[in-house]
Amino acid sequence: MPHVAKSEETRSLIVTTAMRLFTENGYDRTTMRAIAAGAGVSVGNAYYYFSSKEQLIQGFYDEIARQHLDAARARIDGETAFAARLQAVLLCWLDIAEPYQRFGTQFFVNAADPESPLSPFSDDSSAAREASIGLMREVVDGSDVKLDPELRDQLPELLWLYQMGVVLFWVHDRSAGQKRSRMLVERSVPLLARLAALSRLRVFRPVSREIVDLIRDLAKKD
Amino acid sequence: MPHVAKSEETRSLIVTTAMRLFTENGYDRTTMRAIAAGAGVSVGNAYYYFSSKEQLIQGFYDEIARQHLDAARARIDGETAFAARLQAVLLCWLDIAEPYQRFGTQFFVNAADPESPLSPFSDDSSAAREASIGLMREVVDGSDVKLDPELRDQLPELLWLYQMGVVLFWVHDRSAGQKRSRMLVERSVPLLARLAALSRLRVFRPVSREIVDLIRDLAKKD
DNA sequence: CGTCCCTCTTGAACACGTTCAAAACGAGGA
DNA sequence: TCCTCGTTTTGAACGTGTTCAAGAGGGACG
Repeated sequence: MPHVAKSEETRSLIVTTAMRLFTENGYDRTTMRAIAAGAGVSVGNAYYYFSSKEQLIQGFYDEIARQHLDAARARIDGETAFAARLQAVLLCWLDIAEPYQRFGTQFFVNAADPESPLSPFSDDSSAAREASIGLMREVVDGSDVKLDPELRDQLPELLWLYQMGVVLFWVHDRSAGQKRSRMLVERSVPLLARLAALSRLRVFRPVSREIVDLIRDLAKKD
Repeated sequence: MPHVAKSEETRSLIVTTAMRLFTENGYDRTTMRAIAAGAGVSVGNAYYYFSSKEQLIQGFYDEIARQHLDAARARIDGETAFAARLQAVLLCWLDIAEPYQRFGTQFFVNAADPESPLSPFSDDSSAAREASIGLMREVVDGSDVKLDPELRDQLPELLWLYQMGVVLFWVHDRSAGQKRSRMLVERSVPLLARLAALSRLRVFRPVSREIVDLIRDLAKKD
């Protein structure tokens, strides 16, 4: 098993250089030639490790997700209120992602392509997606919220979708410090929590049931 | 005022050729050189009329929107049930957009870029956006639905956002004839209608109010 | 040492979107 | 007819992401 260490070193040197240049100059203005030159390798070598420029940010995406998972777990530890837990998780994401919004935008645009392996719905992203949904499950299960059991099963996936919506808003958010995204979270989370509570009311039951069924059917063969 | 007719002719020849090639081979696999050759002009000439390849689809986008407006108005004429009107408008969009889903995907990916003039939130798209929101206003006003007056004001904009969500789903929908998108519409529209009806209940009032306020605040300076 | 083989590396070459200086065109006047 | 000037058209050239045939490096085995 030769050169494994060396190989890993080259790979990480390339991705590190790429991330530095992306944050410095933006995604579009950073060329593959500049990345290769900065890392002291040839263009072809970069392509030996990463199948495309887009692919270079996959590792970065994973890094953000990993950081978020850790930080979010620490933040919700001990907290039992559902709304507080959910809000902490989302604000935590905004904190961590803030430095990268400039080129993150370009990244998330690429991710919007259904054919791209970077799409949050793609097979290649399933590991990261499962981890995020798992975090939402922790948010629900670690809280004292009372829910229709059917809804409880689907809720983590729904919350993940909600998070994707927040990210979509964030991508378009040009306010200082992403104030608007924070406002969206701070005010929509309590709303969601109240809706979840209301869902246990008699009048609301059939609607709640249908939502759960619809989501389940849409998720089939996906 | 010389050559105006000739100029317009060249312009439309280019866009027509582009649309034909896009639908035949997809957006990515259609080169600017092929478009120019197909239209019998030089590459530079295409760029004289359209500032970029992306820009070529703006006209196409407008065309779909115009078709949808006309067809949707015809379909909701005489119908007074809110859910039926809304559903008709959305299914109508799916019908009209169906032939273009293959390259439409690429288009909507470009549109997801907040910097792009093709973004549905951009200034360049404001005319089309206003028209779409106006259609949703017709959906509401022409129906016999009873609503909190505050909600009634915001509802068209909310419904437009909902439509954008449906489009986002449609872009990722790989089922035959976009069956899944149709299912989403057919089952989520009645849900929305029931929620709107429920919103008049006492318990629901404060939640409904807060949603309206949140949307209004988020829309500020946008 | 020589030979094979697999991993890693190279950089020229390709295809594409885009730009631009120059040319062609055509109407209106001298 | 010839000149002028704005509009339209050209195609070579540039910078980009990506590919690929060729080579370098180094361990395993005879």
